[in-house]
Amino acid sequence: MELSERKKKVLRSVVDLYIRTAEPVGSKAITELPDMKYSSATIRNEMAELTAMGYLEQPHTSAGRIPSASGYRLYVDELMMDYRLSLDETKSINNAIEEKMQRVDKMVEKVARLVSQATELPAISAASRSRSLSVKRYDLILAGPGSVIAVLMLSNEQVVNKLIKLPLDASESDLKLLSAVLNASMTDISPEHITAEQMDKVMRSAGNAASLVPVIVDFVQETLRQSESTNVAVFGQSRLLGLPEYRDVDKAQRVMASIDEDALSNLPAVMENTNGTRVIVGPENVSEELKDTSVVMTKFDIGDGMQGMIGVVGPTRMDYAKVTARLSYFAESLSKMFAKPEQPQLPGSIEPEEQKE
Amino acid sequence: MELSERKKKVLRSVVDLYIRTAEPVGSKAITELPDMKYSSATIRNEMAELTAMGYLEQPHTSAGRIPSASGYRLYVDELMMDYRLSLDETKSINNAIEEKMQRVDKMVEKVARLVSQATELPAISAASRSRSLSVKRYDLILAGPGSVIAVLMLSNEQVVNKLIKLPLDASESDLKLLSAVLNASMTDISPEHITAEQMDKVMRSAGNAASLVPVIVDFVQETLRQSESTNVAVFGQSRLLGLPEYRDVDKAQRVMASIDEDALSNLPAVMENTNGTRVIVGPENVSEELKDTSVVMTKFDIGDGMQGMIGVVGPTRMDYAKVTARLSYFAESLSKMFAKPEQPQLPGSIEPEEQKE
DNA sequence: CATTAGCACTCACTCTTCCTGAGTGCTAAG
DNA sequence: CTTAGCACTCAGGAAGAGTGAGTGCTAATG
Repeated sequence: MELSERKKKVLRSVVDLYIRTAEPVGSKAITELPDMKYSSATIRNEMAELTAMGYLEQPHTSAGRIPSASGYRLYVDELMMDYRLSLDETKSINNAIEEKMQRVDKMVEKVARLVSQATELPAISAASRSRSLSVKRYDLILAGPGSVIAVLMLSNEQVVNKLIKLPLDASESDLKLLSAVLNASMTDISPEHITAEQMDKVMRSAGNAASLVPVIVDFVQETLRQSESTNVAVFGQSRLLGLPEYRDVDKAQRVMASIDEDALSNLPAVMENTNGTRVIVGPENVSEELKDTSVVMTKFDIGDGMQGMIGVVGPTRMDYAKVTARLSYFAESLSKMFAKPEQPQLPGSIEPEEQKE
Repeated sequence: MELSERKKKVLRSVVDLYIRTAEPVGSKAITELPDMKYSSATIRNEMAELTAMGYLEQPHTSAGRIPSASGYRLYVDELMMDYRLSLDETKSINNAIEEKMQRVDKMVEKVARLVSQATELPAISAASRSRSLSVKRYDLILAGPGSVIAVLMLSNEQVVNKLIKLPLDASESDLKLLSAVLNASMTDISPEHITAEQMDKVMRSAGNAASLVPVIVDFVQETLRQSESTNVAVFGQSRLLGLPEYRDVDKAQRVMASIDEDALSNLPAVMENTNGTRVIVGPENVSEELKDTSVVMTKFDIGDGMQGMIGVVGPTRMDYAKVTARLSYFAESLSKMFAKPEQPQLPGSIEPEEQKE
């Protein structure tokens, strides 16, 4: 059933007020809103109907109303006013990103921190690879007696390396041979598919440097597995405690513990099926502990098949408009930053000016 | 003034009981302890004196006593019974470490998590380099047209790399020349001391690949700066909320925020001047927010001039004996793990069995 | 017929008061 | 020096009363 305009307006007002005050909203409070030309009695009637329809709830008979889960849902989906980020806000987000993102590997933590600061809520940030990787190119460097540096370029242009120390006496040319063999037969396959025979073959062709092969294969598998695994960081949990709904320490603890344990492992999975910014209102959460806690999250591209996620955890009564706006802006800015051409690994360290000469 | 044996015993009992119960300890409770052959009146007299001496405090006239800061200090320094880790405990710590430490770069986070689990308190973990680094060796790999991989071996045997993409047409031999020049003139110096003249000289000798030089120098500086910076992780903050002293949400929030912000930047500094396991009792903390929160921390060696720190934050009434014991054991095990020969970078991935052939 | 004023009713919260009991300090006896 | 005994203190819980924000319903109004 479609709601009348007036009901929508009342519902929106209730949610807005409740978000601000964290107190049940009475009919009088609504009347006092600018742009509300009805008496408290009328509002009471409307509120009674909205309650019957399941959009509002009454903590007890003589209290005001608070939004129910479906009330929030409706609010988020249809009623919420667009929150326009002020210039200041966009600026400070951009500055923060510019300033702090020198290195990608610490990105996750830093983003968590920044998002938490921007939303004044605990933030979760994660990065993971979505498509599978393979090795594109092998190089071996003789770094000293018994010391070899293996350098792998992955299919996403990321480069990783490992120092291998073995009691072996391989020469430069041995290594050249081995890397040629590796490049010929071990590229572009996913590491699980490396068979014993293949390894045998490579080892036979490798001559003096054969003992390196298992170490390298190990390293490859480890690396690919690692970069497929998701990296998660949480920051700003203490902000929860500033909110009235978490004065109940037990609740706060459950939620925080849940963020620590649960979210770290589950959220990335949820992320898979998500696109754009998504709001999970209280009881829509799978996890029992989060039933009265909402989550807003959004994805962004890191480039090279990697995806990032930022999310915020807060009370069902959170300022969805503001939070989603800031989060989306964050995600957008990050995506843009990573899309900057020619900076596959260490954005910020190759500047155009340096290409002089 | 030296305390009588009996006073020491009473003080120890008060601290022990208070640690267990979080309630002010009355004379009767002490009498009921095994091995306590005095009446409550005697104990009361002793407690009155200990209070006068400043080792105990009375929250109000008709309550039992709680240890004062100097009481804790004395306890930690002299009275505390050695806590013997059970075999189970050492085992589970070792298992945890074995299992989870495949990669050093994620070590900090994982350690924080493990320590938090082992102590049931929020844990902080940090790693930083204590002595300064330089580059020991440069290698340049031609990875395609306009694509060069720079591989640096640092003085601590760590290897880092960077993919550089520039519109340049350098040949293998150009790169060989450049790396020779770099190895000849840019090794073993700290990166701040690279002068403009030096760079000029290198660039002049570098021929076609000259445009790479500034990028590489930049990368070097960035890398060395980065690995000097400290990496910190916090885990398990929610555990604080389980403790009765943090039922006061405001206090909990202040402490947690302080851990987030403050500790992250300050603790590494404190670490510098520390050796072994150190206990900071409540008011000894510099930070105002932590005045009634204790910190136990200890350092360990990661090898190659790197140092790690693990610390635990908890109420002044924490089980110092147990916590210090577990923390020390952790630190010891980690030190040992990193001291394993021949595994400078990725412990766990080179196993002796792989050295067959 | 939608809106509003008015009124009786409900009920969470706060404040006050009272009571209980754990714990104390002191004194006097062992 | 140690201990039994006693009067005293005081935090914390329980019970009760008062307050006021908010409700639903009814009847009057434009």
